[in-house]
Amino acid sequence: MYAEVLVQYGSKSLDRVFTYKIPDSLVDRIKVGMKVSIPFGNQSINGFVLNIVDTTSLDNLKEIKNIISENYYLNDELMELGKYIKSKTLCSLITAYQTMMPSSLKVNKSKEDYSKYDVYIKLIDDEDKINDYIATHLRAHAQIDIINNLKGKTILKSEFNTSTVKKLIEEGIVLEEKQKKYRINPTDKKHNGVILNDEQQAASEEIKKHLNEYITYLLYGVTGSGKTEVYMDLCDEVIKNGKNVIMLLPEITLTRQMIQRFYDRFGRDVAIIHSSLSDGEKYDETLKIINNEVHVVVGTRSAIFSQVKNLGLIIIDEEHSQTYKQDTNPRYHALDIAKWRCERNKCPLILGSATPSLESYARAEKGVYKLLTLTKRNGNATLPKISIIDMRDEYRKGNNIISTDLGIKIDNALRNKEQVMLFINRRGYSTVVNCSSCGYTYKCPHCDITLTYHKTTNKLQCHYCGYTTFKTDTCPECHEKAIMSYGLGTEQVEDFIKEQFPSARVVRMDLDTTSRKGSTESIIKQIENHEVDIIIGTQMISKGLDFPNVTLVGVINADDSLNIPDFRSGENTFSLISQVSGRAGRSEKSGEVIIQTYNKDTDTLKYILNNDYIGNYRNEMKIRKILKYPPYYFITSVKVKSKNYEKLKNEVNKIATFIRTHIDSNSICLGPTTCPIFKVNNVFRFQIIIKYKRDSRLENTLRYLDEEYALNKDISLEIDVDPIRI
DNA sequence: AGGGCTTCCCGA
DNA sequence: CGGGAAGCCCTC
Repeated sequence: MYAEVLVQYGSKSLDRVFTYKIPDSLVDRIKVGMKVSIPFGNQSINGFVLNIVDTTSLDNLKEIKNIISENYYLNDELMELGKYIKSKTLCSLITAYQTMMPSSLKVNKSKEDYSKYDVYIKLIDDEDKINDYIATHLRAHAQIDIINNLKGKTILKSEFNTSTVKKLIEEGIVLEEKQKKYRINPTDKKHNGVILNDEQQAASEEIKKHLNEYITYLLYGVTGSGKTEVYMDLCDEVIKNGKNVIMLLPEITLTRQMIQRFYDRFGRDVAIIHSSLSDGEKYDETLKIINNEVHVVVGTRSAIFSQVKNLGLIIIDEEHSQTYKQDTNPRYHALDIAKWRCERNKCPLILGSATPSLESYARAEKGVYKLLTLTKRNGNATLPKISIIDMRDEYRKGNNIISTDLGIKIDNALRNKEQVMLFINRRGYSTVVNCSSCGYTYKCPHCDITLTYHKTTNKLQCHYCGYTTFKTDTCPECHEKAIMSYGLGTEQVEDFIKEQFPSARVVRMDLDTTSRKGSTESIIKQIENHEVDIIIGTQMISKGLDFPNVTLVGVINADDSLNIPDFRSGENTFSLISQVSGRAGRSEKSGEVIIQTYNKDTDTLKYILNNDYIGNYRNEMKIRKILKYPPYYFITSVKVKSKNYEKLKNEVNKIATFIRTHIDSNSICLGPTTCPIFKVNNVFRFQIIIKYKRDSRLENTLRYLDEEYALNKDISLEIDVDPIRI
């Protein structure tokens, strides 16, 4: 018997199998999907069994040394899925499989067991020996105490004095017993669910009728309409049918409330998977899943690869969220993976959102997805009142951070003991620092971007490569004392608010205040307990959070998001502001949203003002059709990168020409153009965009180029099929 | 990916 | 002539 093995390295040049002889001792145990230790060249590395075959034409084969983990290996479904990921994203096969495995169990890791154990102690099963021991050690009171304590019981070792226990173990009177212990223990199940309203009931019933079919549902429900109740009702039904559920959320730290709701409803039946778990925690949760100890997996993007048996339903909440697309290799989209798995398992896929992606809504309109709608907010809550403020007028009045109106509203909310959220999608104090005398602007020496001033650390920082430098009082060029800063960030808003509302308790929530483990949690608790009155944050405050006492939301500068040079900026702004708005007035108290902008007449803002998702959808679709963007056309982006500008310029033209001559005639190849940020970390970047409806040659062309440049040290290619931004 | 073998260049 | 860097090739 022979095994065809992929080696642990993800390099393109090793993207093929190597055949090894399976020694007799392993023949009965080895399985496809297992990690093995193999000799390779003159070293010993790990490999991954792709196939097991009876014969081979090769001779002089080496033997597999041993199996690394017999309890954890990929099943048939995931083995097949890996091949799909490779074909879709052009990554190497081993990279696809590595992506599916939790970090502690990846192919290049050799440790087998990450379990945590509690050590218990108990008396030996020999009463005479124990009595003898007591009789001969009458003065050892501490030891005798322990012996008496342990009679008929097994107790945690750590509850006793270490050295006394050690002595008893050495004497053979006490035995140790290891017990596996999970690092995450959900709270107990509290209830069996709530009664659904008519709309929720109708949506749920519709899906329940087709639980054994592959149908994609788009559950389009306004914020606060109770999509989660529908999800949980369906989970319940699927579990009753003996099947399991995967539910994806955009970011888990911010959806703690959601996870608690699942714990309350399903208790120990839930496993969670996300990147901020420790390796040990991920290991434990993975084991719960593969051992079939849970029926529901709740997690972020990577949870889509959970090895659940009997998959009966996948739910993707906030389906429009860009976090479902991985922005490093392999650039997969969790939605594609979900479709693949649901089709294979003949089960439904639910996409939930208050602002579906254009692609999804268009598919629902075409009948590719089945549309289900929730229009009512839960309980008595109503949608917030939205108004737009023209900051050009305010600027003339001398207000460039908070308009008069927003200031008054904040003041009112504070008086009423209500909470306020202020949204500003840039961290730091100011985004541009320059000299008003000579025009010198602080830029990153490694990237084509201005440095952001951070007042807390008094440093200038590049948000792309992390470069930092101290801010000087005088201009480094002309030495005038004329350094000015522009562009609002969260820190400056925080400063301003603290000055204007000195009695208010203010918290800032952005990457800088939440990067320490646990800090996000603690901020959320402060908000929940109403220990803060005003929350200032970046888009991380826009998602999923549910604070009933927030009645006012201010969008400080809507233009930040609108002005991003990407064809999706209108769509993204709409969903971003809708999401933030959805934070206001989630309970009996009505909510209000104030949007400040310098571009009052933008279409997107008009639709936001009227809460008109469909209007915005139609408007965007018109533009997409004219400009041949998704969902009318697919796009693939090819980024070409190099530290050597001359070589790059030359090569990128050759690549574009090659693509043009090797794709179907009705496909469109644009570029090369420089990327919006031309240089990052001293690497120059060009981009080629391919637009197509269906192209029989494109995949092979890209694969060829990818392999051609895999060995090139100067030039690197980054191919992104269906990029999330260009 | 990473190690070994070959080649090539430069100082002495 | 020798050492060390750079390039190339191979791994079942």
